[in-house]
Order: sequence, then structure tokens, then C-alpha cells
Amino acid sequence: MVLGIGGLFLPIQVLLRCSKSCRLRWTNYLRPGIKRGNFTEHEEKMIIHLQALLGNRWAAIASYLPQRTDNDIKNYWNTHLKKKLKKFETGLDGNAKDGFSDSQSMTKGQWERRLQTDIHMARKALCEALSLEKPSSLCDLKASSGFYSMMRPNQATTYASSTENISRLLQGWMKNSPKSGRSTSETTQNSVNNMTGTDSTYSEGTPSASNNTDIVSPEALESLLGLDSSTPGVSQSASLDETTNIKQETNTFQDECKPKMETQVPLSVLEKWLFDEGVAQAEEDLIGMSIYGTAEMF
DNA sequence: AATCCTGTCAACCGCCAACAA
DNA sequence: CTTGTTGGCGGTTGACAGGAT
Repeated sequence: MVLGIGGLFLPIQVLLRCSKSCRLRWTNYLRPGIKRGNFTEHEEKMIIHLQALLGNRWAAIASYLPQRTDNDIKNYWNTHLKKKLKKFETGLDGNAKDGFSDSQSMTKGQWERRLQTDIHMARKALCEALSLEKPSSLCDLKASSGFYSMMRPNQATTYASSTENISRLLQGWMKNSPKSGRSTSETTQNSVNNMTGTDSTYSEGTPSASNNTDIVSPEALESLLGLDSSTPGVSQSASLDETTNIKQETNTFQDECKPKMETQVPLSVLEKWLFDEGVAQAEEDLIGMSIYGTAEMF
């Protein structure tokens, strides 16, 4: 049903929308330059990274993906990525065969390995950022339950409160990633500027942060992040050179974060499985990633 | 063909902060 | 300072489409 007004034919719904709805529809749907559907792998990786770093702060995440709306990213997270992480988590619970048995476009576990590498890179950037920053923050963080707690938005607030940290952290990761439409520093600063306004109180814990329900279980994410000192899954995923670096960085980080951590987390099912799969495939994937990384630019 | 189930996504809702009167 | 308005944000809902039974 349409109504004609002064030569303009408008859907009846338009007339019933409040200004707020109109704005929303414009920003989420009508605004020119919006890219819709079919998230690229790099976008997916960025979302995963940023979600891990920022929590469910979709507007902030969207600022790094100029062509995507926060709503779009939020939907994509809720419908696709959360599911993938869940699946991954299920796999860690000893039902790996169920988790990975599905025939998907990617080969068995490929996505997970990539995700693992992605998160590792994010962690690497985090290490760099933190090692540059006051070490005392690490002590605060280690007081809580390990690295995962740091990544949990409600507890990560201690860390996330420092916009400098976020900026540095993201720069650390993004310099390893295909450049986006905007330059890294530009987008980072932009986002940081966006965040400083409302997030100055973030360290105190915002409701949205504390209400975050998209949290993968500590075990799953710690394993994903390769927290445990024996991280074959991660090191197997990296090329030799990078493996060395990562190992060093990992050790550094663990030394800083969990110096007294003596209890070795046993190999997760996934890690065992990754171990079995061999280095070759992992390296192949990683090479593929770097190729992808340079090829698929915005 | 009909029904059920599931996935997707635009839109709505409520909360909060900024701003103006 | 108080109150009202507006805009931004994140969580959630509901309509719709497509596949499965």
C-alpha cells in the first residue's frame, strides 16, 4: 500500500515511522555505501578480533568496517560467528567429532585453525601493547582468572578502559592485516575518539558490558587463545618463523600474566586433533591466509 | 501439498548520555 | 538545576524465506 503525497509515493509504513525509526532505517539500510550480505573472510576475522577486544560494542566494531553497519555486524555475529564459536566449544567438550563432522565449505577444522591464528595474532598485539604499557596492569589482570578473564568484556574493562591500549592493540593486529578503507591509525584514532566519549566510564563497568552474554566458556576460549603453556594447536598453525616469535611472545606474556601458573592445562581435544593433523596443513593454511591477507583488500 | 523447523535480518524497544530550553 | 527532547547504542523480536519432513 502506498500513498501519494505531492507526487511522491511513499509506502504507508514510512508515514508511521517516528524520526528515530527513520534514522535507524537510513543508517542501517538506506544509507549509500553500505555493503550488504556476504561478509568476506577478512571482515569476519576483524569482527572476531574486535569482538574479543571490545566485547559486544558493535558501534565501535563497525567503525573499523566502514561499509558495514553495527546492526549488520551484530546480526552476523549472532547468526554466524556465535554459532561457529559454539561449535568450536562443543568440540572442546570432548565431542570434537560431532563439532567437526559437518560438511562445510571449509575443510575440517580449517576455520577453527584460522580463528586460532587470528586470535593468537590479537593476543600477540595485546602482549605488545601490554608490555609497553605499565606492567602493573598486568598484575591487576593476573589477579583474575587468567587471560580469558581479560578478554571477557565485563572484566576486560580494566584493560579496555585505556583507549590507548585499545588503539595500540588494534594497531598491533591491523598492521598484520590487509589494510582497510581507512588507514589503521585513522580508523583507530577515529574509533578511539568515538569511544572516549561514552567509554570514559567504561572501566567502571557499563551495563552493556556486564550484560554481555556472548561469552564462550573460559575453557574454550582459553584453549582458543592458546593460553596453556603447551599450545601445539597454535604453534602448529604457524609457520616456523612465526612459531618462534609466537612462542617467545607467548612465553613472555605468560611470564608476565601467569608467572606462577604451574598447573598445565591438558591438551584439548582440538589441540590433540590439530597436533595429529600435522604441521604441513597448518602451514599451508597460514600461507593461504597471508596470501589471502594481501589479496583481499578493501 | 501441507506443515514444521530453522536461519536470516530489518525493525523495535528500552536505556543512557548529550544538549537545549 | 531541572526538565524535555533527541540521538546513539545494544539486546531482542517477529516476519519472512527456504529447506526438511
